Amino acid sequence: MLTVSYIRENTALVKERLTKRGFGQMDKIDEAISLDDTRKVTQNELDQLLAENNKASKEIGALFKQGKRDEATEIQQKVAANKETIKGLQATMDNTKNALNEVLYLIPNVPHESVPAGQTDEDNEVFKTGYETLPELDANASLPHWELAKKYDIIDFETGVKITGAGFPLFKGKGAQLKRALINFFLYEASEAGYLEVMPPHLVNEKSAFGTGQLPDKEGQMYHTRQPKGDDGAFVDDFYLIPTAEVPVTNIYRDEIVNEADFPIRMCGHTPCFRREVGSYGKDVRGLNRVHQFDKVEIVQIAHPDKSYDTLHEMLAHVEGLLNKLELPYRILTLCGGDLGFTSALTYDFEVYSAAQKKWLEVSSVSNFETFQANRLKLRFRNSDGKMQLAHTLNGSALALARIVACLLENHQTPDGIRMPEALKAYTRFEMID
RNA sequence: GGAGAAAUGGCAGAGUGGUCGAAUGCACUGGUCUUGAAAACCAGCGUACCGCAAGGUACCGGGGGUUCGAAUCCCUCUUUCUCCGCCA
Repeated sequence: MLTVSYIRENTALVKERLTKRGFGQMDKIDEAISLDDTRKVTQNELDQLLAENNKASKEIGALFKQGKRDEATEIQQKVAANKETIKGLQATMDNTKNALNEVLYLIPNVPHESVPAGQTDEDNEVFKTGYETLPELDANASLPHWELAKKYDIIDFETGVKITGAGFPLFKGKGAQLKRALINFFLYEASEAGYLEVMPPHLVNEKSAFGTGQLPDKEGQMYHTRQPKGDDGAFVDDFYLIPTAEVPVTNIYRDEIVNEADFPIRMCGHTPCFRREVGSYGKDVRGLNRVHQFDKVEIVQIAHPDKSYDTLHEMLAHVEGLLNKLELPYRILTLCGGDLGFTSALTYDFEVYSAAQKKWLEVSSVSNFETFQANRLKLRFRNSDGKMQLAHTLNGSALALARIVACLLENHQTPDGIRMPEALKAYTRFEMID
C-alpha cells in the first residue's frame, strides 16, 4: 500500500496517475489525508495526557515513600479523571488508524510515468518484438497442443479431471520429463545469472499473503485451507495455497532491515502455483491455456530505489534470453493503466505466439512494485544519510510452465514429432517427442 | 496427540512492581595509538509516531486485565524447545 506521507506530499500526482488506471474512488485519497489529520490531532492530545499521568505516577511513588499519603491521594484522583479521557482518545486513535488502513488497502499503486493510458488489454503497447516473421506451420503439422498431447500421450486432461477436477492436468512420460527439464533449465539459468535458489513452502499464512498484496485484493482467487476449531468461530491450519512463488519468496524479507551494500538481492525458486480463476469460465481455457495448478520459476529482486528500473530491465533481458534459447517467437508488452495489477507500478508482459492456435499466450509478467509491497512488508534499509527507507521489490516469471509447454509443442511440431530446442536437449535427454 | 519448560534489543543474556528503553558481553560504527593491521583504550549504537524545536508517546511474543505505576502480577492466545507417542 501507499504511505500516507507519500499521498500527502504528492496528492496531485497520485490523483493524476491513478486516473490512468481508471481508479474510480478518487475520494479515498482525500479521505486518507483527513483520517491522518484526525490521527495526528488525537495522538497529540493523547500523548500530552499520558505524559501528565506518567509524571503524576512518579510523584505519587515519591510521596508514598515520604509518607505523604494525603497529597498522594489527591494526585491519584486527578490521574483517575485523566484515565477516562485517555480511554476515549485511545478508542478514537484505534478506530482512526483502522479506518485509515481500510482506505489505504483500497488504493492501488501509482503507475510509473511510462505506463500508457488505457482501459483493457487492447490498449497495451508493444515494447519490443523478439521475432522476424511469425512462424507458419506445415499443413501436416499444425495441431493445437491439446491434440498433440493426445497424439503423443504426454498430457492426460481426462485423468486429471478424475483425480481432482478440471484444470489439473496429468503429465505423463515425455510430457512429465519435459516439464522437469524446463524447471531445471530455468533454475540453472537463474542461478547462472546470480539468483539465489530457494525452495519455499507452498502454503503461506495470512500475514504473508498480506505482505505481497494478494490480500485483501485477491481473497477469492486463492485456495484457502482453514478448518474450524471447536464451535467458537476459530480456525486452525489457516493457510493459503500460493498463487505464485512471489508470495513466499518476497516474504523472506518481511520485517527485515537490509544492508544497503547487499542490494540488489536476487532470489529464484520453483513452485507449483494454485489459482482458482474465478470468473474466467469459457474464455481461453482449452488445454493448458488456463489451469488451476501450474509450475513456475519465479525471479525476485529487492533493489535500491534509485536502481530498481535498471533492475527491471535486467530481469526483462533475462527472460528474453530464456525465450531465445527456447527458440520461441515472443513480444513484450507494456501494460496500460487499466490492465496493470493492483500492486504494480510498471509491468511488462511476455507473450509467445502460439502458431497452431494463432494467438498470443502470456508466459511471463515482470513488474516493479516500487515501495508498494515493501511498505506492507516493512522491508527497509538505512540509506547513506543514516535514515530508514523502504526498499523496492520486483519479480518476474522466468518462466511459467504450462503455457510454455503449450507453445513448445505447437511451435516445434514437425510431421515426425516435436523437436526439442538445442538448449533444452541437455535437460530433456531426448531430442524428439514422437 | 500427552507431559514439562520457555519467549527481553543484530546475537547471547541479566532484570520479579516505581530511579528500566532496559545491565553486561559479543557484533557493528567513529576516534586515539600504529608504517599498516591486530590488540588495547575512548565514544556511539533499537523501531515507529507526535512536535518548528526543546521534548513527548508507544513498543520486552500477540491480545486483555489488576495497579497511581507493569518487562516484572493475573487471564488468554500463539510460537519455540525437551521428553513420550504417531509418522513421510
